[in-house]
Amino acid sequence: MSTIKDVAKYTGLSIATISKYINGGNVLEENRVIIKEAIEKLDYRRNEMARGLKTNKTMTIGILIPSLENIFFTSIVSIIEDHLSKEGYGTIICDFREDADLEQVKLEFLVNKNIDGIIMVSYGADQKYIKALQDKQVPVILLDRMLRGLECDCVLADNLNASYQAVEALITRQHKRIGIILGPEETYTAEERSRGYIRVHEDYDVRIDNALMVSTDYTVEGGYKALSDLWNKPDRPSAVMVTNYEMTIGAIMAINDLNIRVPDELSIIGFDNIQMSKVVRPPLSIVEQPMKEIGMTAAKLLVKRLKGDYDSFPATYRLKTNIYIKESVAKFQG
Amino acid sequence: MSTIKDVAKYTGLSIATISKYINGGNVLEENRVIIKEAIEKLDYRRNEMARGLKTNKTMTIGILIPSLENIFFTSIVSIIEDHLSKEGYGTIICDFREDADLEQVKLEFLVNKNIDGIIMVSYGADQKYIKALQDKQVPVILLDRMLRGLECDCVLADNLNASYQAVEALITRQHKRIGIILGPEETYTAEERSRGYIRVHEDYDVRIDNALMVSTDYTVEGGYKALSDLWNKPDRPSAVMVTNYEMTIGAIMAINDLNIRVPDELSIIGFDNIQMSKVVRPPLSIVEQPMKEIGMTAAKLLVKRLKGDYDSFPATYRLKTNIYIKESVAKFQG
DNA sequence: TTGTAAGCGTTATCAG
DNA sequence: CTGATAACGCTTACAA
Repeated sequence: MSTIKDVAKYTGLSIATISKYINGGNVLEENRVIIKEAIEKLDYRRNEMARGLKTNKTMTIGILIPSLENIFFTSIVSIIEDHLSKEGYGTIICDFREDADLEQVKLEFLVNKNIDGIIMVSYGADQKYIKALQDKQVPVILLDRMLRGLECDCVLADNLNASYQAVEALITRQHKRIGIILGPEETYTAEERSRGYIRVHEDYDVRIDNALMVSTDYTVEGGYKALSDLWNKPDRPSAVMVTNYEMTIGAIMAINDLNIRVPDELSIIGFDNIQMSKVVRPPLSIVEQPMKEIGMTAAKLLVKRLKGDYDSFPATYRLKTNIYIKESVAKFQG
Repeated sequence: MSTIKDVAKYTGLSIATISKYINGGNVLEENRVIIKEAIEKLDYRRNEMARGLKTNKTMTIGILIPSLENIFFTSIVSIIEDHLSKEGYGTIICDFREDADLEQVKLEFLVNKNIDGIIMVSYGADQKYIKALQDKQVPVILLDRMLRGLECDCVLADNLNASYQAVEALITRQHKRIGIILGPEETYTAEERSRGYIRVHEDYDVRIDNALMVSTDYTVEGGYKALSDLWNKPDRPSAVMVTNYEMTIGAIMAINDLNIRVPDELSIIGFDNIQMSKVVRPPLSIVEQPMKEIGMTAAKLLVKRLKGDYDSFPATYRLKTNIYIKESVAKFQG
């Protein structure tokens, strides 16, 4: 691999001129031609490390998500990666296996890689750390959940109205006892989805039975157990909404194992994977988060910040979800 | 952020000594203590770019896969990422959206990032490019599929025996007309899986009807159409095996839409996602590739190569698959 | 064991 | 518009 020096030698020009050409400075048309030819002939490529050392930029963005096996996050990451690479940025993607301690470790790992910016889903409480990044002018975009008491750009779904609409669809079909399977209580998303559930009950003046709101972790196993528990209550619900994809899978497994007839015995609305709705029978009703839009918004916002545009900081984008009601939901037959 | 120079100043030692300490050289115990304290106090972190410029190492590995939305690949990547980060390597993950042209683009992108090594799934024909990398002493590990005529380390599943065993399970249950839904003909994995299908037919002396071997692309839509086509043949199969996850999803959707009764009318064996087997009814039989093992093997092999150990190059690891026969498969009722 | 000094390939300043 | 030159922070002979 050749260097600027080689190109300079080959063309008879100076290193400085070549550098200028590369960075889009003013160079005589005559010389432009020669340089271009030399660069191609010598297969010159800029050494990103030397450049980074000088400019203090790595052209690398960190992406930190809870799990690489979660299609919700990887779909978003896929969009982000695509957009950023078009802008010339590389992405270092890390997952922290849903482990808040590991989150901290990986975050430091990324910071040590001198990333120019970061897009992350945060579980943990390393607010000082994030603040330190911001102070160093490293833009941080929070994904999927906000962090209480931290001024930070954030892109997420409108979780509250997502569960509001889903539960509303159930209520307008005469369901009075509606179960909801939520994520961990301290989680931002779980809290929001829970608030939507409560609010729509209030708006329609339907009494809430707290026993029907069950919190578990956002896992397949959690969903399985939660649905089983709901079903085994003496006064079981006639409909249930599940608030993430993994738990939806678990809930369906439980429904299969318990031989629950959907929607006759139980109406169900799942989350996030529209494909799933056609794989199971009857077709599953789904709340879908706008992953493409979330990814695109986050990527664009980050690039904006990277360019130094801190207009309306901190910005929060709360994107609307879609809901698809299929045959897994039926009118309540008193 | 402080530099070695700062630490040197603070401790009264020289830059070289500090560097030696950092890189595990011999330093007086007395000085070790002072340096350690200074590093902590000043929050010194090594500048990876300066180091890279000098050593010509970035401590960064490129990972190139067809899609970040494909759980088969992301599961493997997750394992790789975890292992490599423990070894101090960062990973730049790119997907090429199943587009051979984009594959080339992203590959160049990664190379321009001066990666120390690469783990990739290749669709395209950029053999010269890969060869060029190898010549530059940048180790390349091929994942999931080999490239004909290229000497390269490779980690993949034993595709041939995977389909052999699956089809064998069908044949021993008296099925004579067995459909197989394959990926694109020119694909390495599709070819291998096709060979397994043929070989087991030969071994059991069952006649092959070429019309039952359908090639499509590895997509949900492809799987949907392929199963529909098989079903609509005048002489339809009594069993079918699907050779990747996406097509399995599509096939199940088709089965639902066509109201095919499984396993009475059609036995089916799917691929890759063991979870799926419990989500659909009846429980789906599955061939499962050892993703964790594939990821771990690839990561370890890469690290070995990075350390300069080119023992038994090029190495091919062909890992065994598992098969789970569930109620979606029944004995053929003539 | 420790220090000195020469680069690694770029960018950026300043003079020509 | 072009060129000489000084950094950027680190590693690494080589010398002390």
